[in-house]
Amino acid sequence: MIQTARIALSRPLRRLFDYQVPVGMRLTPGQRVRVPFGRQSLVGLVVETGVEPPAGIKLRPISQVLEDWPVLPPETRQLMQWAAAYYQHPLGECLFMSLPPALRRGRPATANNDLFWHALEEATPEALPAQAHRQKALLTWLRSQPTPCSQSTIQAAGFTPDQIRNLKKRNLIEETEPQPPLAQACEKLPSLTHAQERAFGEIPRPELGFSATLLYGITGSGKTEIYLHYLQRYLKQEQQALVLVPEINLTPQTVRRFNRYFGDRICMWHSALNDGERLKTWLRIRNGEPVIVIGTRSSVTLPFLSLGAIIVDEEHDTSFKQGEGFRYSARDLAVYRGHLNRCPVLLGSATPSIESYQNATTGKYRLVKLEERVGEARPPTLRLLDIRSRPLEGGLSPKAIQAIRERIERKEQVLVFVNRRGFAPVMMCFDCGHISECPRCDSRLTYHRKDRALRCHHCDYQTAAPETCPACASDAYSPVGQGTERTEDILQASFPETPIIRVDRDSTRNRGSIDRILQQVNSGESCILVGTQMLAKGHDFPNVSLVVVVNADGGLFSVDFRAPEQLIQTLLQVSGRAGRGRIPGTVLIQTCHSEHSLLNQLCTGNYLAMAEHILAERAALQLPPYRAMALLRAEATTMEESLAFLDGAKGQLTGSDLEIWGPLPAVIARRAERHRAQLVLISNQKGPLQRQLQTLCHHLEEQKKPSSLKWQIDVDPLETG
DNA sequence: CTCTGGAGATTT
DNA sequence: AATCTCCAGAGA
Repeated sequence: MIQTARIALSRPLRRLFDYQVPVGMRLTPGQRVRVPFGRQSLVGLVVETGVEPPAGIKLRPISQVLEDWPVLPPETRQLMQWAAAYYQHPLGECLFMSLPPALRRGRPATANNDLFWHALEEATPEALPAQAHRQKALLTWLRSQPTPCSQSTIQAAGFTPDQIRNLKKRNLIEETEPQPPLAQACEKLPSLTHAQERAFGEIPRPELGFSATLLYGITGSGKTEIYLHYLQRYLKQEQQALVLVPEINLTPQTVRRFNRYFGDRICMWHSALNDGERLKTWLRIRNGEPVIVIGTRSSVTLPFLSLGAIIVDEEHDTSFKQGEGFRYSARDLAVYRGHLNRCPVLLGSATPSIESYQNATTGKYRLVKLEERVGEARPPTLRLLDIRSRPLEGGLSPKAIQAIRERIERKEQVLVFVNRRGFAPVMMCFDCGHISECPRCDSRLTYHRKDRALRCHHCDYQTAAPETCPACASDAYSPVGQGTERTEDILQASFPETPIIRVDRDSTRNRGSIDRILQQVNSGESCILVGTQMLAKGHDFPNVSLVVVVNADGGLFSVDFRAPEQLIQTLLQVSGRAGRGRIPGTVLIQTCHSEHSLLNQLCTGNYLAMAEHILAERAALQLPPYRAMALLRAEATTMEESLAFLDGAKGQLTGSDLEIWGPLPAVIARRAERHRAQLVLISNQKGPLQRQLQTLCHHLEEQKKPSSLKWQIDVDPLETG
C-alpha cells in the first residue's frame, strides 16, 4: 500500500494533484514540498495525506520536503480553504497568496538575522584615507552609538552595505552578538472620556472568545483611542493582534501613534515592503512573537498563532475588497478569522457599511455607539448650496468663495473636495462639439495641464493635447469641467497669499509625500487643501473649519445600487474633517439638486437614520444584504463573444431560487480594446448560490471558448457596473 | 523543405 | 501558468 498526499500548487487550476510519498517521509498538512510537475519542479503545499489514490493515474513521487514543520498554521489554512470555496478561486493560488514571495519561490523559511556592528576600541576616523568621507562619517556615527547597531539600523541612517564592508576590511569595526531590542518605555494612554468609557464597556472581552462588534463612532469621536485601550487593557503579554486599515491610512503618523504605546510590538504589513522585510515579518508572526500588526488587506492571511483581537478600522472602506483576481473582502475574512482563532473582532466606522449595519441590527454583530466628539469639538453644520444658474468661478459659487475668504482672513484652514483629478475631465470644441475620447475605451480623456497631456483614467493611453480641434481645426477647443488642478489654479488666483495644497493620486505619487503634506497641514498655518477622496480618509486636521464639496451630484443618479450608500459615506467622511479642534466646522455642499431627499437627510448628519432608510430600500427591492449576489464577468475582443459566452452560462444555470439579470454590456463596455459584459446572479441565500457557482465554474472551465475570452466570478461585488 | 506562430492539450 | 505538440501558412 503506497502512501499518498494531495498537494496544492501555485497555478490557476481549480484542482489539486496527488503524489506518492516516498517511504520514510512524514508529512502533515501545511508543509512545503518540492514536486515534479510536467517537466518542471514546483513548490507545493500539503493539503491532505493518506488520500485514496485515483484509479488509472501513475503517481509521481514527492521529490523533497522543504521543512519538517508546516509553514502554514491550521487557522490560516482553514481561512484560505474557506475563502477559495466562497470566492470560487483556485485553492492553490489562495494558499500561496498567504505565503511571502520568498517562500513561494522555495527559499528556506529562515530569516537572515541582522548582523550587529560595533567600532573597535582603537579605531579612529583619522586612520582612514582623506577621500573616504562616508566611511569616516559611518565610523564616527557608530562610535557615538551607545550599543552595537544592526545592519538595517545603519542602512536606515543613510549608510551603504559597501561602506560597512570596507570598514570591516580595514579592521576598524567588527560583528557582535545580536542585541535584544531596547525595551522601549511605553507611554501611558490618555484616559478615555465618559462617552468613550461607556462604549468601551459594551465591547465584549476577549476571554469570551469570538465576538463581532460594530463600533459606530461619529467622526472625531476617538475610535482609535478605544482600539488602543482595548489592546492595552486586554491583550495578554504573549498574544498577537491584527489592526486592519485601508491602504491610505497606513501612514507613519498612524504607526507612530501605536508605537508610542506599544513600542516594538508594533509591526507593519503593506505592499511597499520588499521580499526580505516580508519574509522577516512573516516569520516573526509564524514564530508566535507577540506582535501587533498594523496592516492592509492582505494581512488578514498572516500566520498568526495566538490572536488576542482583530480590529478593522474604517470597516466600510471599499479598499478592503480586492478588485481583481482573488476578489476577497478582508473585512469579511477578518470576521471568519476571529471565529477560527476564537478572538473578538472589532469593526469601527463613522459610516458603517450597510452589510455590517444590518448584521448589527439582526444581532449577528453587537452594536456599540459613540455619538459625541472628543473635547470641545462639535459635529459640523452641513448646508446645501444650490448652484443651478448661479455664476460659477471655476466651479465655485460666490457664496463658497466668500465663505473661504472669511476662514482665510481668520487664519483658519479650508478643505475643498473635488471628485476628479487632473485639470478638467474632458476637452470640447465649442464650434463642432467634438469631445476628447479615448481610442481604446468608451471613456473621455482627462486634460492634465502640467504636461499638457490628455489621459485616459481607465487605461494607460495618453497623448499630447491638441491646440486646435482634431475634428474641425477650430481653436475654440478647450478644457471643460472641474478637476483638482483647475480648482487649485482658481483658488491660487483668488487667494494669492495663501498656500494651496493639492492632494490627489498625481501629487502624492512619490513615497512619503502624503506624510509631508500632512505635516505641513498640521503645522496649523492657514491654507487651502484641494483634493479627491484621498482627503476624506481618516486624517485629523484640527484647524480645518470649512469643507466645500464642489459637486455632490455624481452619485445621485447612478445605475449602481450602492451609489447612494457610497455617496453619503464619502460626503460624511469629508465633512468629518471639519471642526475637529475648537473652531466649529461648516460644510458647504454645492449641488444642482438641493431638493433631493438624500442630500437633505445628509444635512441632519444622522448616518444611522440614513442607513435605516437605505436598508428599507434594499429590503423592498430584495437586494443585498437581503439576498446574495455574484457577478459573472466576461471580456473578449468583440462584444458578441462576451455576450454569447454569458448567454451560454445563463443557459446552464437552473433553480427557481436564482434571479438572473443580463447578460448586459458593462457601463464602460470597451476598456483597453476589450469588450466587457456581465451576468448578475441573485439568490435568497449564500449557501445555495455558492453551490450553483461551484458547478457553473466547473462547466465553464471544461467548455471550449474563443481564445481571447477571459471570465471571472465576483462574489459580493461592490461595483455592478 | 524548413521555419514560425497560434491553438489546444496536459500537467498527479 | 508553463510547456509541449500539432499543423497551417510563409518563404526559399
